[in-house]
Amino acid sequence: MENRLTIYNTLDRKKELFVPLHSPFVGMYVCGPTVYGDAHLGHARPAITFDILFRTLKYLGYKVRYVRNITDVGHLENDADSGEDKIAKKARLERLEPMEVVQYYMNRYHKTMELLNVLPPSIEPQASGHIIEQIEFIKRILDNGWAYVSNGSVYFDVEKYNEQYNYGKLSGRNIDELLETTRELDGQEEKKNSFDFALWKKASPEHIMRWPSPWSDGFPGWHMECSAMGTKYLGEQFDIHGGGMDLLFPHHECEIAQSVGATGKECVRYWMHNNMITINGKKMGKSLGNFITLDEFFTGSHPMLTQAYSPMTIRFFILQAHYRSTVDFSNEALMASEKGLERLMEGYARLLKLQPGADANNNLTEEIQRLEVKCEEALLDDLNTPIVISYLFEAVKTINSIADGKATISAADLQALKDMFKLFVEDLMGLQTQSEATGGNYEAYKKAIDLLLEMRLQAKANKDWTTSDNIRNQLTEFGFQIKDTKDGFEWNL
RNA sequence: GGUUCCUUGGCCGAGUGGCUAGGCACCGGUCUGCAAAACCGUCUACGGCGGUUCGAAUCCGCCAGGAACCUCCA
Repeated sequence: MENRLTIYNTLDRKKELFVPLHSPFVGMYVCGPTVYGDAHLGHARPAITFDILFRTLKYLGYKVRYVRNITDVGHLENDADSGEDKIAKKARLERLEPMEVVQYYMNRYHKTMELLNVLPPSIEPQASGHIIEQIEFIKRILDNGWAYVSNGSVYFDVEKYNEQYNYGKLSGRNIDELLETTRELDGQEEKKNSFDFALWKKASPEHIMRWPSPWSDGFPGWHMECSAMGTKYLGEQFDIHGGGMDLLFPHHECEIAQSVGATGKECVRYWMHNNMITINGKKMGKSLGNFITLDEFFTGSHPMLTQAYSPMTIRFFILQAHYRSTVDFSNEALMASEKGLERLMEGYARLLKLQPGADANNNLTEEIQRLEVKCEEALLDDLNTPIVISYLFEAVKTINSIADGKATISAADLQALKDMFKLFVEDLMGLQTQSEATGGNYEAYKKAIDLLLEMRLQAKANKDWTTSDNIRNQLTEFGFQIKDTKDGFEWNL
């Protein structure tokens, strides 16, 4: 296996050639959602970013096991180590069983991801289904002396750990700073130091989600699930761990400490972090309450939205920025993406209908090869999807000029161009054509529209403008867009 | 306050020492029964000040503005 992918590793803050631990196998873990509400635009970023990585790794021939967890326990409402479990709170408010809340939002999350054409991960473990593994993991850390029990809870001893290892190596922090800057929180008296984090938390009497353990009836700390489940499914050391930049500290830092504490080894070779989506320059997030859910985007049902945006528009919008840059939401930007995507996909549709012509004396063969190489280079250069897209637009220009009769294309070149679009647009960028997005009954429906437009063409030939405009206006009203071409018509919904 | 990062044309957004990315919008033209699309053309920017260099949007310093993290967050 030839290693050709370069990725930016947060650990040393530079791009590195990706070399798997056990080629051709690649283990990849990404922090998934906490299922206590609908997914918002921010959640689409890591899902799509690491979907591109998943697709790229498979394209390169690796055998990828992609684990993306569902957090359904252990996330606390207010303070790090006290307060009410988010799932339990929601359950109390809606008078539901906690697992009912989890199932409901998990189903909705899956539906949304499917609409965004995000491939399902290989394994999607739930934290609540891995309590035993988490308890065993905590035991190992305790046995190795990196944690202590206090009043039924177990805390990681950061100061002791830091004497031998480096707590803060991922986030670039050091514990002296942390001592000065960590806020005083409730329940801190149980801990030796304010920066110690909970591995296991004793449940207060009103806490519903609880499990027995050697230390107390309680629940695992938030950072525990990823360590335990990552280790279970990918081994003590695996290749890639991804997630949002906001998880860098403390979550991922704690994961490193936990795995070193339990196994003596660092769990992850390459840490990857996607940047945030902002709204009015501020991070879109649950806590700020400034989020717009993906469903709201799809239906346009949010006061800040001037229209609905299709799942593919959202996907394209995200892919038009590099994953390590912030990207600012605005209707203007989204509308520009919508138009751009339309241009790209119409170009693709035209390409599929193109007829080969004389092998003209143009340099199409070299041009197509060049674009293909450039697209691949950009993708393998730390997933530079905006550059991939820019080359695809160059190809669209070529397609349009052929469709316009300004150039001809040989059968071999046409096939090469079709293969290139199939590979980059569909397989790697995961942008769906209309027939895919609309599903099975598309063919019959397509024929019906075609028939109508054939009739309009007849009317036009007879200079019956009333009939032809009538058909066009009616279809437009139903949401279709009709375009006349040199020798016929094009349409889309 | 600490740490890290960012500032590109009307808007979005790549690039990171020399070779006008790309998309959207605008304007002009070709085509067209009309409209749309397509095609051709126009607009050509890198927060400010200094430094390094033959050459800087790209490297260094200072200043200004903004963000993320330091508390749950994708």
